[in-house]
Formats: sequence, C-alpha cells, structure tokens
Amino acid sequence: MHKKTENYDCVGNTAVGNVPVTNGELMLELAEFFKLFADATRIRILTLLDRAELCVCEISAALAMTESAVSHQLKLLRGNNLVKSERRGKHIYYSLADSHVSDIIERALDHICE
Amino acid sequence: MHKKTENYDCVGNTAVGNVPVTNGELMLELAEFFKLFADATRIRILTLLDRAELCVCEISAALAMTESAVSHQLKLLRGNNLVKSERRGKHIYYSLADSHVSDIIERALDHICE
DNA sequence: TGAACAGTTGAACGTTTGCTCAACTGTTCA
DNA sequence: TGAACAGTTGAGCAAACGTTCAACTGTTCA
Repeated sequence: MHKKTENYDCVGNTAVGNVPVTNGELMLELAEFFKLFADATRIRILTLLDRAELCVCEISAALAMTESAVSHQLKLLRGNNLVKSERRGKHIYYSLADSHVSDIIERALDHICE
Repeated sequence: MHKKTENYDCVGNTAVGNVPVTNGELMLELAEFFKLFADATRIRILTLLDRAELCVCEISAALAMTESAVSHQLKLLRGNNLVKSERRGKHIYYSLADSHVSDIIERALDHICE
C-alpha cells in the first residue's frame, strides 16, 4: 500500500484553453458549474425553459413534482445565473439566463448519441 | 401548501436538439453524463489527460492524492468511456477516449469566463 | 378585509458520493 | 523464486445532496 506523494509544481503548465490544471481553484469552479447539470430534475427544468418561459406551477406540473422541490432547484439555478425570474401578477416566470446553457446541453447530447 | 399535480402529456413535444423533455429516460442519461464532470478530482484528471497520456502514479502525484482515490475515479471515467487505459510494463497509461470531452470542458470554461 | 392561490424557505430525512484503509492482483528484475 | 513496485477493489465512514413537510411571504379578487 502507498501513501500520498509529493505534488508536481505544475504552476505555469497549461491545458484545455490555456488553463492551469492541477491547482484547484478554477477546476473547482468548473466542477461546481457541471454540478448544476448533474441532476435529472435540473436538466429537465433547463430543457423545459429552453423551449419556453414558464412559471413554477407549470414546471412542477410538467415534471409531476411538488412546487417546493422545483422551487428549491430553481433557487440553485437562479443563484448560479443559469435562469432568471420575473414576477407577473400571481406568477413568477422563469427563463434561461444565457444561450450558453442549451449550447452545453446540446454538446453533451452529441456525445451521448455517439 | 400544495401537493403534486398531474403531469402534462408531453410525449411528442421537443426542445433542445429535438429531444423530449419531461419524460425522464434521456434526461436521466444526460444528468448521469454531467455527473462525470461534476467533481473537481475528475475534472482535474480529465484536464491532465487532455494534455498528455499519463499513468496512475503520475496523475496521483500531480494531484497530490493517493493512487487509490485516483484509481476509483479512473474506474468511473473508464466505465463511462471518457478515458481509455493501456498497460505497458509496470504502468497503466490513461488517455482521453474521445475528443468530445475537452470540447465540453472548453465550452463550460467559455461560460464561466463570461 | 380575508380567503385562495403561487411561490419560498428551513429543518429533517434518506440516499448518494468521494475518500481512506487494508487486502488483493499483476508485472518486473535481481 | 521472492521482494518491490504499480494499480485495483470492497467495506466503511463522513459530507453533500434532493425531496418532503410545514410554516411562511406576496399577490389577487370578491
């Protein structure tokens, strides 16, 4: 059995998009970003919103989930600027904040479908 | 307080890339795929391998983690065809299985860096 | 005003996840 | 052969996660 070994001094080395690899800061940010897509509920919400602007009760109906569960996920997505919201009367309407979002999902679909 | 409501019949409706949205099958597969990127250790491994083919001990040294921890993650990545491995003598060398991988990471970086 | 609807929030929970540890397999080389 | 190196694996554990539940805020409309 073996233990932790010394870290390379990789500062200055670059990889994907001229980005330092082994030092965690940006890599952690990247992982946090992918986490937003790493749940079926959130992906379904994002894909719904790519199709149309929807209020919470429409989303929860479409997904057959409680408004509470959906609201928790929307809060996460909103907090990370993947979606934006706007109250109109009784309803709060959500839509994608950014065209990058569907872009990234589409790219992943390419991979999955060979 | 409110309870679950009825599901829309969304079969046939399409969104991103002509893909049904609310029925879980593909959305779940998509989420599973993003989960592979949703961890700093795995992202760092993938980004390292995008730069060069490396054996486990090199990766574990670069990340300052035990070979065991790295090996567990490599097993996951290998099982999902993101990386491939090849034994040469004492060492087992890993490399990216697919050019889509760095493509997807690069796209996410675009988003993060505004 | 107050009842009903729409949505949010925090605590509690069961599940999933990532690492550690120890034991194991496979390869080299003396 | 056997010791040393390289890597894998399963069990165990702590932390993170997603849903539920109940209580709350905000808006409408009669």
